Amino acid sequence: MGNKIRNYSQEEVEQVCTVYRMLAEPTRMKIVLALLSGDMCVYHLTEQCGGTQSGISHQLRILRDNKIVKAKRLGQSVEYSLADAHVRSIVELGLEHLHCEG
Amino acid sequence: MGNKIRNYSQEEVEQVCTVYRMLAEPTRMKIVLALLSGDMCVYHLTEQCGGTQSGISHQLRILRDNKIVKAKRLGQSVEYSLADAHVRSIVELGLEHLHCEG
DNA sequence: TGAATATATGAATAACCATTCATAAGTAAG
DNA sequence: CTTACTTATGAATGGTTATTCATATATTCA
Repeated sequence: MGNKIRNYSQEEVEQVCTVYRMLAEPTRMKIVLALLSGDMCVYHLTEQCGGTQSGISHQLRILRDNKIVKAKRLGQSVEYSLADAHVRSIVELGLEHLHCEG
Repeated sequence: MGNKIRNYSQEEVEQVCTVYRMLAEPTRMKIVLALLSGDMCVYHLTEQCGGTQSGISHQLRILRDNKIVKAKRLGQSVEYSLADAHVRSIVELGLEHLHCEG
């Protein structure tokens, strides 16, 4: 009946935490939520999310380093998109959690 | 074709972030992972997760305050459990994300 | 080349927070 | 009541990090 205890290595735990940490800050979450609707360049992300261009850019770098978003240069601008379907499902599940409570 | 942009209020964004922030720290994640296998008292959680009893207890309080876990006193000990099915699915999805990469 | 636009980055600061230590509080048994 | 056991908490501290400012880099166009 009772589930067996599965032991996760310190590394596994930290990897999972990293994904969640990326989504745990409002600025980064806003960026990811915006990208949920479609790819977007930094300029429009800044408009959509508020805050300074520098701040958005710093957070985009962190999201990129952690494989949450991808970047692609298009002329003067750089278009960002969600890295993969996992990120999308994780965020969408978080949003569902929200809807069930409020 | 393109999805419409859905605007989330500052409050909604922070609510979603809060759930993820709870799972973004290794100690709390270990606690939640342990509870995924079944309810457990503080003493056993401390054994299972490592660290000090005080540290575990502090984090349990934060998890309780944010409705991630529930507490129930049983004699001298207090048994903790995951608050609801949403938490369970969110963590499980994070674990899937892990398995697809490593 | 020079100007305009878009993005990235380094440094500094301030706020947040996990952890530890010491101790209190709750419960059970003798 | 006293002891043992379990859990909770307050204060202090050290580490992490988001944000801002100033500036650099990259691209396009005239």
